[in-house]
This record gives sequence, structure tokens and C-alpha cells, in this order.
Amino acid sequence: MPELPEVETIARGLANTVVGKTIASIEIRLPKMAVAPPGVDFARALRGERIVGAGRRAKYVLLDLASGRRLVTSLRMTGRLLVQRPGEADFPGTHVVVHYTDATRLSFADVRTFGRMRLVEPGEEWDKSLGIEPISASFTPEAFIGMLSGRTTPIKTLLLDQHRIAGIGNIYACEALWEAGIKPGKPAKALTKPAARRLHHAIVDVLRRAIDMRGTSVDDYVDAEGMRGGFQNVLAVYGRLGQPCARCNAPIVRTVMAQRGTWWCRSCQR
DNA sequence: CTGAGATCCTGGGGGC
DNA sequence: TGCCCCCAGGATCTCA
Repeated sequence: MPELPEVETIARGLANTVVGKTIASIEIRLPKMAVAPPGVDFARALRGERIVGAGRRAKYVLLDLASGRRLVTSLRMTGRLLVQRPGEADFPGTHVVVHYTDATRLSFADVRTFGRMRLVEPGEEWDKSLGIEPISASFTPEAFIGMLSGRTTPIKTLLLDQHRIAGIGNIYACEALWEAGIKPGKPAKALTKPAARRLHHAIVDVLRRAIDMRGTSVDDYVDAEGMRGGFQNVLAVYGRLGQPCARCNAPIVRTVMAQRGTWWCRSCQR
């Protein structure tokens, strides 16, 4: 579920709430959800660790530990990380609970159980196959244009490829393409330079605006404090089948691309 | 290197 | 009300 803006919002919340806390114990209710390197016991390794930082890489939530180890959480479609107070009831589908010494806890819940919480050793290159961060100085228009050349793949498929640009998911791919006025199925290499620049700008703009609004809660996304986002109120195309395009009034259509629902305007996305 | 399709799961919603 | 089918913020694998 969560894409870059939602994960960023969760990570910022954790930076404010769990950094400085010490882990008292780890409760693993569904073993496949907590992954550690061979020979390492997930729960035992984390006991007594202090959280020294919280951040994000692509769609992964990072918790940095005093030992140099790192907890890397992938939320996939329905995962949630929730900071909970003593006595507060568990959220349904809670599979891993990080208990802190002050009796608060961090719950990892995921009804579909696609998500994973992974313990990474110091120096372990867990993210080497991930592409460029779209909200970073290195994501320049030129770098983006370079990714498109010679590629026949549909531009939307390229935006979703985490090996190239890391963090864009289905919602923001649809929204950025609408903002730039580009047809999702257009072969990447067929974008003119001005179109590629427009799309580069739209990607950064959509992600920044979504972060400002604390993400998109289409269905059940909430941040670490249980708060919904606000970007669902300003979506231009995602999930808006049949509704009028805000730019040209034509009805929004839904097609399928790379096995994902794709919402766009046939009239003004070319 | 591509793209397609299946897979991992549960739950909500629409149609009948 | 009940059942069946489709759909869902993702990523990884196999196959052609």
C-alpha cells in the first residue's frame, strides 16, 4: 500500500516517537514476518538495542540501532507500523511487536501478511538493487532523460520499476503522468525532451505535495500515530473512473498495464 | 534485457 | 442474506 510519501510520513513519525527508546523484547506471532540473516535469532539479537535513528529508503522504513544494525520494514500492500501506548488494544493482524523499556510498543500489523520486518547486519548491502531516490539532488532531469533512451517499455511501467527509480507506486505513477499530460502506455523512448522534463517535474511535484499532505489514504493507510493522510482529496485520476478530468472534462478511464489498474484521461494525456 | 503471468494473502464491494 | 468474482498503495519468481 504505502508508496514513498506514506513511508516518508511514517518514518518522520517514528523519528519523533521511538528514537532514543530501548528495546525490552520482541514478540513474534507470525515467524515469516520477521526475517534475520542465517544463524541470527531475530528477537534475541534485538533485545537491549537502542533506536538511534529513523528514516526511509524507497518504500522501506528504516530503524537504525546503536550497534549499527538496522531494522528494515517493507509494508507492501496493507502493512502498518503503529506506535502504541501501554494498555492500548492490539490492532487486528498484528504479527510482530517491538516492546520498549518504557512500556510503549511498536506494532507491525498486516492483514495480507505480504510485508516483512528484516534485521540487517552492519555493512550489509540490502538495497543495492534499488534505483535512484526521486526526492534527491541526484534525480536530475538529465538523469531521468537518460533512463528513457532506447527503452520501448511503457513509461508507466518504467516509473514503477524500483530498480530504476525507487519509491513510486501505482497511485503516484498515475498522478504524475496525468500532471505531465502523458499517456501511460507511451514507449519511454518516444517521450520528447520537453515531455520528459515535464514528467520529471511532475514526479517531484506530486511526491512533494503528497508528503506535505501526509500521504494518500485511499482505503486504510494510516501513519505511525494512526492518522490518515490527505492526498486522497486531491487525486486527479487514481480511482476516479468515469469522473470528469479536471483539465479537459473528459471522463477518466481505467485500463490495465503491467497487471495494475491504470487511471488516465484519453483526451489530454497524449 | 523484455514482458506476461503466477504467487504470496485477506477483506471489501458489486452483481445476482 | 449468501455466494461468487473481481479488485486492492507490492515485489519476486519462472517462463518464453
